[in-house]
Amino acid sequence: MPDATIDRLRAAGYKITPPRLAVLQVIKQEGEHLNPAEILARAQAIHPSVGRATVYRTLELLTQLNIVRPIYVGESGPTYIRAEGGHHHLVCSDCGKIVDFDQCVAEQMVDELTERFGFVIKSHLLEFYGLCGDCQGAPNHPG
Amino acid sequence: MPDATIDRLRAAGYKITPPRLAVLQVIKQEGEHLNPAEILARAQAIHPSVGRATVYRTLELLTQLNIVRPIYVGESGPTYIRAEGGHHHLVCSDCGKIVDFDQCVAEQMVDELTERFGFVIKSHLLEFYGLCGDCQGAPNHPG
DNA sequence: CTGATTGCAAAAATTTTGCAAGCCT
DNA sequence: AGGCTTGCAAAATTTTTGCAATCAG
Repeated sequence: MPDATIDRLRAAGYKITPPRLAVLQVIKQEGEHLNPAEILARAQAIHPSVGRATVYRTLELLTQLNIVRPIYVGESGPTYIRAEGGHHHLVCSDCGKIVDFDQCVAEQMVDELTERFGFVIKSHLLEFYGLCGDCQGAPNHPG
Repeated sequence: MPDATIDRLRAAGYKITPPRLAVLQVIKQEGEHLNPAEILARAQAIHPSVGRATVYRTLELLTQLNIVRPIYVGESGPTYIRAEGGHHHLVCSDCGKIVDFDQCVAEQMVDELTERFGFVIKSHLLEFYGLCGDCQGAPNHPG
């Protein structure tokens, strides 16, 4: 999350306020997979008076501006990640473990998709689901 | 969603009940991007007495068995898709339009990731975010 | 039969909203 | 100064839970 994010907010006509800075800082630092409640708690550590509602409103704003993005990875609710660039996760369907990896072949597809669908592509999310080493051979059963 | 899904449920020791069949059928037919409320409504069209709670419980069960998967694509809540195979979406950050596409280079990565991280990979989700043709040049502003 | 599963309604958790006060520009 | 933003608390939504009745195997 470059500091340029602030300029982006300003450029879009939004005011730079302590709550917004706090939320931005939380996502910049902690980065990944935080849900609204966690973001609230950490934002309050920075600026104690921040309220729940403001976190939701800020998250919605940042999502609209394509600065963050909500995703679901088996958690019980939404989790936010930076929207910029790509995200590549390996998610264990059994224990929920998430591993990030770097190499990604998605960029190769951008030009083709742009041409074919007329989308201007800004970022992407690539997730693989399966079983991690620990969970292989240990399926879940009822009872 | 092959009919084999039912065998999978049975094999895992779960009972095959009308509510479960209804939810499975909804996801099999309608397939994509339905939220719990929509799934409930359509399941009730098949088996009128199905209750809200059962849909949630069934969705959780199917998620655990890796038959369906919740995702977030800018909607206000979770949406369910089949977990099998791959899903490839182009999502407009502005209007929320979702376009599915077929070609995907993700399969190429499976072997490498398996070797590197020890995951047995079953499926994947690849989403590109950007602006669709209609939304380009029409950014959102406050006020 | 037996215990998993269901539907209902209440409870809990999560989000959204209304509004006066406060802050950024 | 002007009006976007905020925090609070209440309202609305969405999910989860408790339990007796029911159903699949």
